[in-house]
Parts: sequence; structure tokens; C-alpha cells
Amino acid sequence: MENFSEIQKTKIFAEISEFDMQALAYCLKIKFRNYNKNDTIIAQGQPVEDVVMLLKGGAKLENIDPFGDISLITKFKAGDIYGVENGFMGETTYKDTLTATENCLVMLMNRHRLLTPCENKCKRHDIIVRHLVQMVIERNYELTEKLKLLSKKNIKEKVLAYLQAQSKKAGSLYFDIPYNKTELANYLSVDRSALSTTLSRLREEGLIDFDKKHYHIKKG
Amino acid sequence: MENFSEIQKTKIFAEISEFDMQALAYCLKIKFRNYNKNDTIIAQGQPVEDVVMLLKGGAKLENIDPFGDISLITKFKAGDIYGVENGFMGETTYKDTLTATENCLVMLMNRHRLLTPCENKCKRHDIIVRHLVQMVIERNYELTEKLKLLSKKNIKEKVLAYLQAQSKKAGSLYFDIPYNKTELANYLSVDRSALSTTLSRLREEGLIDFDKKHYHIKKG
DNA sequence: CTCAAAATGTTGTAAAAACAACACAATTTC
DNA sequence: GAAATTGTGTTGTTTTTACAACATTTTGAG
Repeated sequence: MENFSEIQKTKIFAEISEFDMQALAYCLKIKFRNYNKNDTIIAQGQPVEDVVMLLKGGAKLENIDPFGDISLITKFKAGDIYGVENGFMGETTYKDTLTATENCLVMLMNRHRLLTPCENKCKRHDIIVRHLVQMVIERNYELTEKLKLLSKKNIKEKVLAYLQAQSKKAGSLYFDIPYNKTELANYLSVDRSALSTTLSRLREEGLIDFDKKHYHIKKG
Repeated sequence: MENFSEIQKTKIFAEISEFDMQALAYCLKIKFRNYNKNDTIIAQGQPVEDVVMLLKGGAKLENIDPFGDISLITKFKAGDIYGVENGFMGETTYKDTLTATENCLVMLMNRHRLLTPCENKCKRHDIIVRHLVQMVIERNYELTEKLKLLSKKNIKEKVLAYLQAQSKKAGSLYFDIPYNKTELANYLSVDRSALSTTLSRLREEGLIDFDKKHYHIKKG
């Protein structure tokens, strides 16, 4: 089956055999798209058609507000999914923009079919639903984490909280983050140069050290 | 059945008959608790035991960070639920504090049973799961909305974006919000007096008007 | 490897927000 | 209904952030 090796690598479809996937592909009306770096995968404002899953490559999810300010919501990696909430909440247009940061392979799935377990041959559909729920809950959790960061009252606390969360996630005081400085500023919704100053001061104070995307927290 | 009239009013259990609810209550090991105003319903750091649903009264959900700063996450009304994500994400302790703002009736449900449709007599369990998924997705949507607010770069934009969202939700340029000024400042993670100044200036400029919790947006 | 583009750190300045203190209004409690 | 508590708007001060401009480094494309 087309692209099955990539599909199999994703958490949501990992348990599905190639045979079952055939039926599922039909049921979900699966389609594939290739994108080059910097291509727009989903454009904000476009009518909601499908749920999108990134199979290969990388992308960034951004939101543009009415003033034209762009904010980085998160980076996408293989297996990440967009559009479940949109469809479910009865939105008629996509609320964010998904842009390829490298060459990508993307899988499109029919949003109506996805969340409704059917009585058809595709007997594995219930597994997909369960995984989707898991993913939405995880996403919910991540959103809550980010919300806590943005609730901090100054840049220093935002950065430290972010780094501590990443450190905890990595299970080490030495860890890499997915963002460069410019992206991190954007992610935390702060000015880039102010972030740069703050990071320098934190290094000065001996609280942290860093190089490129690699960081080290020195004190608890 | 005990408290059935209250249970029936909640979206999640609305379709369930009293008879089916009996079986479900047994399956989910439902328990009830009464709380007085200012009582702690869930304490941050406590071991995760149950999923909690507010049946009657009001409550507020807050988070206390390591520095001791408290931030208001949201207000709870009847039918609102807490603890689904916690349990599902394998957290062993509650991450937030839920406090009664009025006298409350609360329903506790076993978190392990809740999300796993069973083969028992309680044949309506699948409906509950579907509603839960809906609620998690809605919550996800709300979190994303709040995230967009907190990403705005100054108080004026935060407030305007919040009021516009509330206006849209109410379907009118005249609407009530659930927060007083102090709570709103807390919700938006800004200083109360700075918020007060901003609101006054916006009124001065003729963009909005307000009285207590009632607001009016004058220009689009 | 070379050159253009993008990212980074630094600095000074202007703007915004936090903080603190206060008087007064509104609400709650007894 | 009186007293105590909580909420609100205002003001001045201090701190923090955004903004802008720049030199330097790093990255990426051809």
C-alpha cells in the first residue's frame, strides 16, 4: 500500500496491519500530498476540508491575528495532526496556518469519517478513535502547559519555566529544544532581543548555560 | 435516584434515563459531596482519585506556581468537569486547585471506569465516552482561544480580543462576562490596576462601555 | 567554497506594565 | 442596617519590555 511504511511509524496507526489499513484508507478517503519547503499546507481562513497528518518532514503551525501579528503555536513533526478540533467544533474555516519547514509528505483524512466509528469492514476504526482521543487529551495537556508559561509575569520566569519543563521532559539537566532563539521568542510571545538579553543575564548569573539549541540548567 | 434531577441537567448525562443511570452509577462508582463556599474541592498536589463534576453551585479553578503566584484558569459552572486529562496522562497528583465560590454539590466518578466503555449492563456508557470526547475537544478549543489572548503583546489588545470573543460567543455587542475586574485581570495575567486604567482609556476613546460585569463594544 | 540571507547579541531609548498606596464604592456578613 | 470586607479607579514611581539600529556570526543555497 502506498506510503504504508510511513503510516506505520505514526503512533495513531502503529497497531494497524497493512490489510486493515487498506479498508481504513478507503473508509477515511485517505489522500496524500507532497509539499516543498516553505509551501503552505493549510492556509488560515480556507474552508475546512480534511484532517491533516504530517507523515514525513517538518512544519510549523502559526496564527495570524487581525492586526497581522504572527505567533508560532508549535512545530509539527511526523505523526502530528491538525484539524480534529476544527471539524468537531463546527468551524467552517481553518483557524491557523501550517507551513512546511522542510519537504513534507502529508496524509489527508475525511474529518466526518474519522471520529465516527463505522460498522463497515474497517473493524480497526475504533482503535483510531481511541488514539485520537488520546492525542486530543495530550494536546490539551500541552496547551495547559504553554498557558502556564504565558501566565508568568516576566520574561525571566517564562524562560526558566519553559526550560524546566523541557528539562523534565528530557529527564536531564542537559537537553535540546526544538526552537532557535528567534523562534523561542515567538513561541513565548516576547521580543527577541529582550529574550536574548534575559538569556545572557541568566548565563551571567550562573543559572543556565546554552549553545545553539542545547541548554543546561545548573541550579534547581 | 439520588440527585438525579441535577445529573439530568448536565449535557453529558442528559440523554440517560433514570433506569440506565442506576447501572451507570454503579459502574462509575459514583459518589456525591457537598461543599460550602470557600471549601477546597480539589487541592493541588493531592493524589488523583476521581474525575469531578460540578452538579450545583459554582467554583473556580486555579493554579499555584512554585513561586506561590496564583492564576485563575477558569470558573466552573454546573456540568463542568475536572480530572479527565490528569488521569489519562498518567499524572499521580492533581495539578490545580478547585475551590467552591458558592455552596456546591459535586459528583465524583471513577476515572478508570469513565473512559473505558464496558461490556456490562450499563449500555449507555458509550454515549458518555462520546460526550467526554466532545468536552475535551471543547476544552481544547477554549484553551487555544485563551492562548491567543495571552499571546497579544499588550493589555489593550488582550482586553479587546477577550471582549470580542465574548461578544461573538454571546452573539451581541451587549453582553455579560463571568468575571469582575479583579478576576479578569487575574484571568488575563495582567496587573489589576493596569487593567483598570486600560479599560478606562478604552471607554474614554469610545471603543467600549461597561458597568459591573456588563460590557458593550461600540466599534467593530 | 562563496556569497547572500538569516540569526544572534548588544546597546540605548521610548513605551508599557507592575507595583504600591490610597480614597471611595459595592458587597457581604452578622 | 451597621460594620467589615472586598472591589474599583486613580495616581506616581520603578521595573520591565518593546522597538530600533547595528556589528558579528552562523546557516544555507548554488
